[in-house]
Amino acid sequence: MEEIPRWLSAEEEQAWRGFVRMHDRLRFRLGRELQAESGLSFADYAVLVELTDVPEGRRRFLELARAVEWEKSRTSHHIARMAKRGLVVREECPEDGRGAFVVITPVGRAALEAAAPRHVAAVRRAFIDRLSPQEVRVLADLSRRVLGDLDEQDDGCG
Amino acid sequence: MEEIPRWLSAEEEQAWRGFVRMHDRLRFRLGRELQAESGLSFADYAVLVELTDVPEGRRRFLELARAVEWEKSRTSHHIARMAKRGLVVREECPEDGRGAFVVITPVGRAALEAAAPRHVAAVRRAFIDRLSPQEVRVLADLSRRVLGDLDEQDDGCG
DNA sequence: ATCAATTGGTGGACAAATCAACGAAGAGAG
DNA sequence: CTCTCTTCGTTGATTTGTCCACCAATTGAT
Repeated sequence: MEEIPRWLSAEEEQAWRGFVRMHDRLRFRLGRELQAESGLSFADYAVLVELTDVPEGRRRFLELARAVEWEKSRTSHHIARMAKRGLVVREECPEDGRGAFVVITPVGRAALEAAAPRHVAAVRRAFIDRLSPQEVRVLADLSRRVLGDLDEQDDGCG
Repeated sequence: MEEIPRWLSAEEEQAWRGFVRMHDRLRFRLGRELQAESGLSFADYAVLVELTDVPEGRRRFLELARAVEWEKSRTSHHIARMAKRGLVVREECPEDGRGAFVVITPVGRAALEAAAPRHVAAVRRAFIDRLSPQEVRVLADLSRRVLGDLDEQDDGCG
């Protein structure tokens, strides 16, 4: 029972607020570039990546939702919008009558392939190439660990 | 003129995607806790912090917008909502007829003071205390540098 | 003094995210 | 078989964010 709050030290505060702020800025800038150059949002890009990562570009709905870590409702709305634009299609699932697949279309695949090189270059320019190899390693390690801990806590409380 | 895209190495990719994913997870979890315990959103919290950081809790509108790094339109809408809840008030600016101040109210101050200790504790629990001192240092440094570079680039292109 | 150009801020229309309620199909118990 | 419980996914209402046009005050030029 700790009554007294342990505030953050100056460096801890810089780490936390800097982290959040850096994220917001990068997301803003990279999202804007992506949109301008390829007509895809960050969210579209994430979905297409998850679909191309998998055989035939086809995935069950909730599996996809877990992959991008969105709530099912958000996923449903977003997939509906992407389907309207022809980037993906829904397909029924024979062995489970309530289920659905999401499948990437040739248009979707082409959009992703067109977007990817410039997007990756932008990620390098704004972020990765600004980091030393050691910093990259530290960040990779630390994010893996923190995410793992969050998973555990969620399991414990679910 | 580099024609061939330089893809990310496995570790670079883990650093980038882990970074984004870690941010989203932390934001989700901490935002939810904050909301549940204090009735404040992440955005509310950020505004209140910027206001308490300054004498009399009073700031010019666009100055506040720059501080939280939001577009003026978003700021305007958000402040309007916060004003409706009594967390802040607008005040006219005597020496510039179009200007406005945003001022934190006692209610807003109380809300922030109530929220802060638990929020900071949550930030520690989920993030800061999971990091070694060295990792904190690396993250603080790197975010400062990346943000600085982004500022420069924005200036250059503005 | 007047007239453009800039700055500070608002407001509405639209897009996207969250929340909560729902329906339809499967799974398990009796 | 039928009844309940869970899972899969959709839908509509509400909140939040973005885009863009706009007004009013200020500045600067002549």
